[in-house]
Amino acid sequence: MGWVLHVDLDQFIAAVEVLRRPELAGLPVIVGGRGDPTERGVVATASYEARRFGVGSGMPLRLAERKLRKSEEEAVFLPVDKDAYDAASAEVMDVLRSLDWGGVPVLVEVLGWDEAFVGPGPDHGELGSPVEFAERIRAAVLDRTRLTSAVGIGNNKLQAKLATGFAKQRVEGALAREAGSGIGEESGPGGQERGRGTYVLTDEGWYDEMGDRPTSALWGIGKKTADKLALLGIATVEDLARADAAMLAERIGPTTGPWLRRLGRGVASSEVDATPYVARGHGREETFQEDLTDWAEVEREVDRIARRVVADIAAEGRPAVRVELKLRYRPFFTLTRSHKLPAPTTDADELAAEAVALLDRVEKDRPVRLLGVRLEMADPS
DNA sequence: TCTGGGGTCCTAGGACCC
DNA sequence: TCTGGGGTCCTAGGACCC
Repeated sequence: MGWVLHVDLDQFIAAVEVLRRPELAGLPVIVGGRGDPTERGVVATASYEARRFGVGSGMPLRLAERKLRKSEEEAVFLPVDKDAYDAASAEVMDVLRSLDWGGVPVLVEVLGWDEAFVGPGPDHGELGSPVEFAERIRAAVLDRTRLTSAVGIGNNKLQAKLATGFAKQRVEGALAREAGSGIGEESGPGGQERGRGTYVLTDEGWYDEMGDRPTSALWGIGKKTADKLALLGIATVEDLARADAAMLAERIGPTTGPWLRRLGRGVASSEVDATPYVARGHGREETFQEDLTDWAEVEREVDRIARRVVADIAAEGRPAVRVELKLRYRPFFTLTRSHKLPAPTTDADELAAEAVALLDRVEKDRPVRLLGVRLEMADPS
């Protein structure tokens, strides 16, 4: 049976901010939007200190500000700095790629800024304990980037990913208990004690660990799908595992139904795909601080956003093959319109005109909250 | 307190063709 | 005349994830 590990940095965005501004350590730090809690925007990451006041990701900045007003300490709101996180993330991934397991370099599949799957490279020798290797990963990342992490271990990617979540829960639970009892209050998040930030979830332990949990505990099942499954009498992971395959295919879909059943059984790929990420497309969207009511302004904004996206794809040297416009009306009704181009192009005037032309296919007499433009690119040759 | 931004993949209906 | 079946492309929307 093979092994896959999943590495996930602790509080990645907040941690990067604290590293370059050490005076923020120990303060409630909230990163989101432009860093102005009076603006429209949501929390990207909240430090542990901020979470204590009930602030979490996805929460409107205005609400976070209200909650933290009760805090004794000065809360710090910071803007999202994508370039800084890109750079820190690249460092972490380089550390992971530099590791050997069983005598050969590991394979690393990057999932986002702060996560990756790590698996044994081809033709490896004796692997030894995956728990030992997980500790080596965490030590190397901490040593070379000063960032703490959790590592999940499984027989496949699904199990490893879920295991990381359990590792984090255990660390956070321990920290909360210590804070409550006054022990180790200064140790901060991500205590790197051996074993604490590592968790193992395998085929063998699958049903003991997961069987009674709701289906939404699975990676890939959100609220909507969980509700849909509940209507079919499927509440837990074990229910899902036992469900009739043909019924799931018929009620959920020919691809998604069987996939959900595999999730319930803890079955997933263990193949770590280290091929570099190639984007399908790029887009930008913007929520306006005040809804737009002047249609000429809407057209100007679409033109402006489109040109920024053209610059983004030009940086990759790949032409656009499809233009998509996204529009959100007040109060929160969202729609999209898209158009496949007659021929791939990188021409900014042409692409901006295509995006603006898509506005002809929507209602013009309603206040606009958000505009977005997305360009799908040709496959790289 | 009204609800970000950047992505991916799947589904489903209609057009169109044979 | 009241009418098939399959395949593929295009478009819009839904769901999920970080």
